[in-house]
Amino acid sequence: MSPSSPEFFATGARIAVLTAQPLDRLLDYRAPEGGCLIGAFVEVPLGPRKVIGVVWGAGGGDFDAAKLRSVIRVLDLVPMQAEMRDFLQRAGTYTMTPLSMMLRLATRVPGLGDPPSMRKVLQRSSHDPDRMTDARARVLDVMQEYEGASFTPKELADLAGVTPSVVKGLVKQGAIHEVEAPRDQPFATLDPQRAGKTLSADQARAAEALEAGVASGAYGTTLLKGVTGSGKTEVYLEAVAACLRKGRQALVLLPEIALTAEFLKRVEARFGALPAEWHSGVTMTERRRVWRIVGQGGAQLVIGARSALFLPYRDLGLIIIDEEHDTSYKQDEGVLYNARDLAVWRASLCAAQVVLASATPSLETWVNAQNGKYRRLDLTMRFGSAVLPKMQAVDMRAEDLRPSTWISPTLKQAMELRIERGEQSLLFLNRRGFAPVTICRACGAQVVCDHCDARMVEHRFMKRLMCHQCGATKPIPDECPSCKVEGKMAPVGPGIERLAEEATELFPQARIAVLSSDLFGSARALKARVEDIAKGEADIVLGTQLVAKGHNFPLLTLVGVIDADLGLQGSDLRAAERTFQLMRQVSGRAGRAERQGEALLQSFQPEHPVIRAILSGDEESFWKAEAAQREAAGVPPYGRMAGIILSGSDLAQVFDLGSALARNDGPMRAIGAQVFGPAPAPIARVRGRHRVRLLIKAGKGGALQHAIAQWIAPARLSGDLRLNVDIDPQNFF
DNA sequence: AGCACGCCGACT
DNA sequence: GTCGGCGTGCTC
Repeated sequence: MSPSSPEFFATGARIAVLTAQPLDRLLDYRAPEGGCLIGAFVEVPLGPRKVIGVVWGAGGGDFDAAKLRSVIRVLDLVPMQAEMRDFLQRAGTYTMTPLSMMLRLATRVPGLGDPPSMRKVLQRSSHDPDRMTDARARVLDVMQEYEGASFTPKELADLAGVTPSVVKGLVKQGAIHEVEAPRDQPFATLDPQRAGKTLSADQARAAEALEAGVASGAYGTTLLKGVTGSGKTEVYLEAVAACLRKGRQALVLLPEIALTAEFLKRVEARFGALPAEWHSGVTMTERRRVWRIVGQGGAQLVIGARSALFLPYRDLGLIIIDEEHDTSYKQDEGVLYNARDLAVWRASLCAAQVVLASATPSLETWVNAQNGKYRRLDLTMRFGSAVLPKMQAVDMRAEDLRPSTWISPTLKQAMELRIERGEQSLLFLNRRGFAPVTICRACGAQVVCDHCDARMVEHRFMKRLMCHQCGATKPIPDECPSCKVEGKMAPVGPGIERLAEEATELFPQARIAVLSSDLFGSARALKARVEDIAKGEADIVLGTQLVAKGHNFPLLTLVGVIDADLGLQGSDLRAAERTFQLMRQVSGRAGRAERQGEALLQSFQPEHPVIRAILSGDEESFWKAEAAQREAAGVPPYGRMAGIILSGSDLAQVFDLGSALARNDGPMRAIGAQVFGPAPAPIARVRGRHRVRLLIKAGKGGALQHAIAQWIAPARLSGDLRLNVDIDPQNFF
């Protein structure tokens, strides 16, 4: 970069600096002695402190020039590229997150301000030692053999099979000298020329299409659809190989850290070396190394969790999102972003390709593929055909069910059979805790909210029905609002814990395991439990959506979906999708276990088109039915949604703020959006703070973010009240 | 985020 | 009298 370039600011020039402080605006400084580049990481004075920031551009000018302070120093880091600044800006605007918070996401690494850490390494000099011994010769041989490599004394001694004192002696003699070298070593070179696994015709065709995309050097997104066992990984590793051959960097995002170890092995087998790894389990020193080396373009491939999207790639050419439908790509604390969606943006800014891999894509992705926004590649089953479970609806209107029980005689019978055979049953219910629904046993009608179509949930302590979408309540009706029959209204659709009580009653001898996210303190505890269950240490497994996350239970041959109707009325717009995904995952397992599984879907409306589509086993018809449903309801991807999460230690205060916002919803009405709430948020209490949510439903187009910004601007956040905007929320229950 | 300033309660 | 509680506000 020449000093006369518009991206260079000469000494004393007025520049705008973005810091990671929650300031919500840029601060002006004077460029340091020697000037600085746009994007440079700098240390600046802020009040009594020194903080790190990024040179964002020329200074704004409305701040008193006499009060300007100077940049303290330019950090020894590769400047942030224009593409990355652009990405942070857009992602921040979209998610309504202050830019400073976005910068924090992009600089979450220890020792940013430290000078590059050095270590002593040994190099061969032209001198020979005065006296040559066997040990000394071995050391020098090793150095010759690995010419160009640098060693620490211990590494060299170990390699030569001598004690460190021999090395020390050579240093003293001047045959080897010590030099300072950066501690952060580049990653081993991955070899994209190595032959991959032999691909089936189907895989080869898909791999070729992906490789062509990467070779084009342009942006593009592809849905790579294939069931477990169809070899998606081999296919997209070919795209990675093509990207590496082009000399660009590649990123593979995985939904869970637990999956990385296995994946690293596959990468090593394919490319002959290990890639860089980035997730919460990586040590501080390694994070530092990865961040710096990635920034220098010295890591060809990164395997990571969603936050790996914010690493400072020099030249990112390919992003793979494995299991793209997985809900863990949506961050649900702090900056609320969806890594899958942001990946597509980032790729479009740096002319990279995106591969969304899944056996059961999200409806959003399916629609995007359908309307041609994404390309779609389908992989068929490689070994035999997928064995779908025998799927059947259990018509709950015809079942003889005692009041307050949810396991139908049909399902119970199927479970008894599994216990006799020593096999496992899984009961799936996507509701935590106690959360019944009120329904008419005569006609199957459900009590829905007068304002928003969502089913009303019985709250025992209030003895009223409450809408989880808008917070409205009403008494439990005695007569059915639909068929007017009296005394038939009953609560059904229990929470997972209540279901456990019932299962214990029905099968007192059975070993029952409950897998619900709020029953496990850590991911590790959960994983251990899952492994125990896989080994057969349970007869009946009860789970929320947690169990749909691809755990493999070989002994599992029966899945009972307790309430397949969940979500068909709008309480959770993705519930049908999740039920469908669960069915597909069970089918994959049944195929692997060489036993056909059985799935029973308990439903009060088995004739519903979405239920029928699930039962038909025909994916395309399911998606069409579900898409039609969403379009009719005007919800994503045919409409837009946003949540306003209010939190604070005083529940009444939090609710008051929510009510005030709801009353003054003029800016939202102006764009034709509806505001529901306030109602308890999906996670109603976090670390002693109460959380309340307003839901916004808007049409496509229209400046949603702008309207929200205008709407919430007057809100006075006194005390410990906080307001967070959640664009495209994922959780609705 | 920090760190100041500032205005009211229980201590040397 | 003052030490210190954390509410409010500023940082180029």
